[in-house]
Amino acid sequence: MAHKRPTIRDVARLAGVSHQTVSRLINGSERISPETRMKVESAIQSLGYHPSAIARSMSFGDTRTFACISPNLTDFTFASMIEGAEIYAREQGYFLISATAANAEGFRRLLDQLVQSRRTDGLLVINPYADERHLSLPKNVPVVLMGARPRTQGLASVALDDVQGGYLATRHLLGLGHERIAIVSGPMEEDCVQDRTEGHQKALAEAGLPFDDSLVIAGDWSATSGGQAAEKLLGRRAGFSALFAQNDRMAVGAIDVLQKKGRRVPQDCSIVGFDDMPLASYFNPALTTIRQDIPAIGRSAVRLLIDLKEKPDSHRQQLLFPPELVVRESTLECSPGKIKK
Amino acid sequence: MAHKRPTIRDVARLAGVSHQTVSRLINGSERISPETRMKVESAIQSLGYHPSAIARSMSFGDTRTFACISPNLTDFTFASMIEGAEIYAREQGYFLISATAANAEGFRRLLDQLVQSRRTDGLLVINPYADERHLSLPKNVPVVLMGARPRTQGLASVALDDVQGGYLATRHLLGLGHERIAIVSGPMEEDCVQDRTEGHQKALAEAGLPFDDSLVIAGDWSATSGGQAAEKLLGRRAGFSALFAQNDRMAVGAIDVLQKKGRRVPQDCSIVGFDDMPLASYFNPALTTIRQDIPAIGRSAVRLLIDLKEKPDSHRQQLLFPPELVVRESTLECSPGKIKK
DNA sequence: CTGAAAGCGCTAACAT
DNA sequence: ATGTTAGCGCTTTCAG
Repeated sequence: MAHKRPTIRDVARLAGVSHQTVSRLINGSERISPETRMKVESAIQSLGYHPSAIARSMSFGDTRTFACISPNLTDFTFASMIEGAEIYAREQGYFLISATAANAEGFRRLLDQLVQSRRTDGLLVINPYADERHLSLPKNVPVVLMGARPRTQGLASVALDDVQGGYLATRHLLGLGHERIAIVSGPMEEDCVQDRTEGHQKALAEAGLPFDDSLVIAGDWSATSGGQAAEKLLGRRAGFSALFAQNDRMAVGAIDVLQKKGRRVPQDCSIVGFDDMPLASYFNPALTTIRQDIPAIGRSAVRLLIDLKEKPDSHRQQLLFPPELVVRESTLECSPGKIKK
Repeated sequence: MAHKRPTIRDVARLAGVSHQTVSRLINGSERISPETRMKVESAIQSLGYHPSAIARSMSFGDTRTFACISPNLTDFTFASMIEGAEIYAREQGYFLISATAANAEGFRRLLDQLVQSRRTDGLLVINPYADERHLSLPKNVPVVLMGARPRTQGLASVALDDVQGGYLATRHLLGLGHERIAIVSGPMEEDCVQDRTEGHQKALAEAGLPFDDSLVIAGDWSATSGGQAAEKLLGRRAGFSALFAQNDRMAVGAIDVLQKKGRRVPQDCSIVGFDDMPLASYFNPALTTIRQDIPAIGRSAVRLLIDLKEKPDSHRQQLLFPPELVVRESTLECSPGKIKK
């Protein structure tokens, strides 16, 4: 029943040519006579022959597959980046093996299994943490970081301009007359959090306003943590008329708590999110946020990776994409005197 | 600079043994003397040797990689299923190549490149469409469908019990006293849409209520389409006090339009969604919905796939997971006389 | 317990 | 334009 798969030699035998001729045909050589071509093609058809990808990899010495390691696949930002990467990669003739690594240990094991074993030709990393994982990245294989600007030099990367994103968010709030602006940040260890906060500070400084530590609380990106942060902020009675949440989920969580505590959004407190996630406009109020072209980051990362694979010694570029402010309903002009404690 | 990667023979030479001994060690054979083991292991260390995955595939005849084809990676349901599949697969020693196919043509090409080429040992398909793609599925390779119950027999699958899901949604509404229940369905061609609708009808029938065609409108799963459907429904003046949207996004879109048209939710119209997507509880009102354990579907699908790979002739199981009703704020008892046209 | 030879399916280099 | 030979890095016989 389950016959062995036909090989190039079976085809050759049936067509009455050498296996080499079949190989040439498969690889699109021009130097084949029309009649031979016909014979071979019909032999391929009748045998249902398909070239073995592993055997070709074996000969060519590459796999035309890239690995992509990320913390998870469900976070919309990650999923979107990976989707962009995958589609572009395939257009360029590459497949993507995506895997999740919850911690540094899992990350290292993946590196071994996927990269050192030469199962893949290159590596895409979505790794927001500026931790030791950077150090364990393989040096002998092309690597591109996605979604965060590495602090390390000599590492190719594609990311959003987070500094600019934070800057845009805060400047928008400033423009509306807000002066006491709270921040719900992501985990401080993450590169992009530092950048977004830096952008915020930059806007503040430009406006001649002080940066108040007591107005910033770190969340973990989840809506729940956004709510908790809002609660703490309220508890501190530091007084703020606006809040910049470093992602939309936390913004939504914060809005929820604020409203439950009797603050109207945006009348009593303006909110800016980050990401422009799906359905951001369906929340109540519709979210003002910072939009990023996430699939473009993925595409661009694969482009860089292919370039690096083909020219291993080329310069490690660090690309930054521009963010964009999307104004909806969660921000409003600051009404003086409205800053509740 | 870029030295050639060391092979098993380099290790053997350095350790002063045959390459065969090295192979045995790698593959965890017991029959190796402790001292030989030491020598080889230190040779591996000092050379930085890593076995070549492709060469092993070449010899073993399998790749320990599965393919996963889905319409996209960003839909939360898909992403979550794939994540569940990926994590479990890796626990079992398999990798996942995930790829998106927008249409039947792309699907077929992927099949060739990923499956027929033996780049992968098996195939996971998230394909909601009961179209010709089913027919083009390879027969000589293990395949498991995820997320939809195929109409075809002899095809392994893991899915939510959509009939039961639709039944639960409608019975909940019925229990609240609603008798005129509108439906915003997904595209009618999709298997799960037919099932969810069937469950709805079943609940109606049980309650002795008629099924009214004019109360059902198909969307395309997007929030926008949910809004449009609500608008049409309103336009028909068919009168309904409750609405069952076959996914949460459409529910959110419908709520938005309903509210803009002056209908209060849930006071004037109760809404049940489907999926329990992230943040479903943060909408206004918090969504009553049908929850499914999506990662479990992914895990289970991989389990089936591995079984099928190891025992190709085993029975093609079709697994169904039970849905669960999550009651939040978007549903309320029907106030008699409130059914506006 | 270890080694030598053959082969997985293909391509590259060199014939013819 | 087509055939022959060797080899990619590993595992699986089968000998010793």
